[in-house]
Amino acid sequence: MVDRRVSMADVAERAGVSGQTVSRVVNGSPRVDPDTRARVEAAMAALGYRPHRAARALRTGRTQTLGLVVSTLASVGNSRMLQAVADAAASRGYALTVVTLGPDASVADAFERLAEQGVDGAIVLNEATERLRGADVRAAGLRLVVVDSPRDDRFGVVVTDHAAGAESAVRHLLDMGHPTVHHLAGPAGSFAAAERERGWRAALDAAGARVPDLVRGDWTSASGWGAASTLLTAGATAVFAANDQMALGLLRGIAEAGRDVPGEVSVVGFDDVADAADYRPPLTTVHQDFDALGARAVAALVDGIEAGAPAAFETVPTRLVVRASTGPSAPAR
Amino acid sequence: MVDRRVSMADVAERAGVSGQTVSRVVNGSPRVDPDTRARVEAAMAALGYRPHRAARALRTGRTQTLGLVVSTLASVGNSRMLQAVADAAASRGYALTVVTLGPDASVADAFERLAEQGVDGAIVLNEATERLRGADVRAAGLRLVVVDSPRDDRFGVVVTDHAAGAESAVRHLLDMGHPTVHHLAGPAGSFAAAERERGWRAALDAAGARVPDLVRGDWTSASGWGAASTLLTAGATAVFAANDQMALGLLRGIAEAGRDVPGEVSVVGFDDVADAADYRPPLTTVHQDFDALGARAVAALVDGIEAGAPAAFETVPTRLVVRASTGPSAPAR
DNA sequence: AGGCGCTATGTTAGCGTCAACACGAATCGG
DNA sequence: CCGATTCGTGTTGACGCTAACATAGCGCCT
Repeated sequence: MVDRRVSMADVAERAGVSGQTVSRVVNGSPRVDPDTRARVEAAMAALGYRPHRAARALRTGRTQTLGLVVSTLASVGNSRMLQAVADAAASRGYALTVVTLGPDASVADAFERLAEQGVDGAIVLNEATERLRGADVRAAGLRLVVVDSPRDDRFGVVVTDHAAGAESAVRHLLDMGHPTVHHLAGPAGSFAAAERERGWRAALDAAGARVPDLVRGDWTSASGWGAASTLLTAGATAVFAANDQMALGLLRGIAEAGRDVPGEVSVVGFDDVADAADYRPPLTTVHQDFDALGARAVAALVDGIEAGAPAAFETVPTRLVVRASTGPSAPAR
Repeated sequence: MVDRRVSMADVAERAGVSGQTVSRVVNGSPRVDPDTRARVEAAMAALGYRPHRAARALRTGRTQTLGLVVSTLASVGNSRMLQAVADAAASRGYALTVVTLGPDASVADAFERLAEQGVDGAIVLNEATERLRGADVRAAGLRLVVVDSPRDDRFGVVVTDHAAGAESAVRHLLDMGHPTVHHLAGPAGSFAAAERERGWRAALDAAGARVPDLVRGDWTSASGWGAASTLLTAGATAVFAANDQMALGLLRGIAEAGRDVPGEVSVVGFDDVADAADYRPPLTTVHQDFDALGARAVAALVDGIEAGAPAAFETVPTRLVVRASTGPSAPAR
């Protein structure tokens, strides 16, 4: 702030009304004479008046600010979510404060920071939810919506339908004649990883296919690359990777082993990040609608705040995007 | 907030002191008796007291909140920056509010939102700076640090040394015997793109190499893929791509044209995103230190806010990471 | 005509915090 | 041993805003 900021009193004086009337105009109260309203609005424009959120927050106890707790933004999915949440919050008139969790920082800590800042509610993203304890939630007294977490009536939950997405991926592979589908799973403890794994198993069971041992990665492309040799020696002809980045590493590992994709091995990813269409070969993957997910999470939170709506549970569907990394099962060579 | 929040007065009563003394303890004033301080701290702990930032902001005019203006989080670089900035801000005791700019939204608009929210200062990321007008800055009366923008004394500027990074990439290629190096540039209007292009030209000139026509992309892998055929028909044996994502697309395009990397064509990227090591082949690229960049930006901003430090200009160096996408120039075939 | 209800506006008070000042007690220099 | 300084603490008021209540003017019913 460079100079003295313009307050309601300044506007009131210029418009020849009381501060309270200015307040009513600002907040869109219907009980204001159109003429008066016009006069006040003119005064606001002339003076460049901006309401002072801190003062309003002090008086009303509401900050019109949402918090977002996220473990890391290194994963492309999380960044996309953040953007979706930021946009949705802005369009609802809320500011967004971001808190990242170091690998060691506790969720309780993040809640403390948010509670102190006085956010009206918070959204917690996937990996962070795994470190969430009921006690933390209660302690902070925050209204919460968590994304990609098991259903829990203490707070709103919005999830992508990971299992259905995984099933569609595995079925696609099975339909192409592969005897079974191997799985490059996400880290233990991740809800999204567990759900995708569940979908994989379900699709295999439904088709009566053998369920091979799975290999576990940590979402990074490096871990995908590291898993390639294990998968290949296990004789995999089709692999469902739990995210695109691991699929990318896997693609490299398979190529380095001299095998062709999709000629000898088919690969499917999950997320449909922007780059996936330019992997080599372009990746068949399960498209996740991050924008819808973010919008739903914000909507659930804001409805809870403004209308006291009860904690909701919502599911966002996925869609299989077939590109060039999958093909019919090759005859044994 | 579930129940009545604990205020300073509550703590004061329990500790048997005045509110002002509690305030002094909270703010670390030296004029407090150690015994009293201990008593107050015990009371705060017992009551679970948290200062109310809105009230403090109202009184002091400072919110301990920083704003971040970013055009999009779709690019991996921006996400990394956001994380770096969030962490740096948190460690300095500031909250971070994120505002994204739609492709059409004006920067002035974002500033309005931030000014209303009362942030103490704001950081503006790269692409967003290109839409920044002096008038906007003045109008908002915000203290500003911009990242990756031309030097400007009206606000702090922190930049990666794009030109030097680009030069090191081009020199690496030239040293391997390539007669010249083609450039897959970023979009016109981007400061980072312009600087990388400048470095590319400078390295070519210094070596007396011919400066071929450049091809322009838009940072996406899709645009990199689209540029492949043009580059190949121009006879390129070495290409410096302005970022990793475009390099990824280019790699696919080259492979689809039946050419080998690095056997026939060498490719260098810029950014060193996490996935680059698992591109096929692993990408030689210019490493950008996003964490340092974010930390410097926050430091410059906070120093300005707290100590009235003048607008600084800082440069963060890069480092060439040689992997497998570059090799000696092949004899004409 | 009196009174009722409605509308448009004003008045009062206080949200939690901290700057400025006030004040008594301890400490110190001469 | 007294005035001046320092130290630890308390009192007061205001930051900008809005909830709650108060008031004045109007039309309309009985």
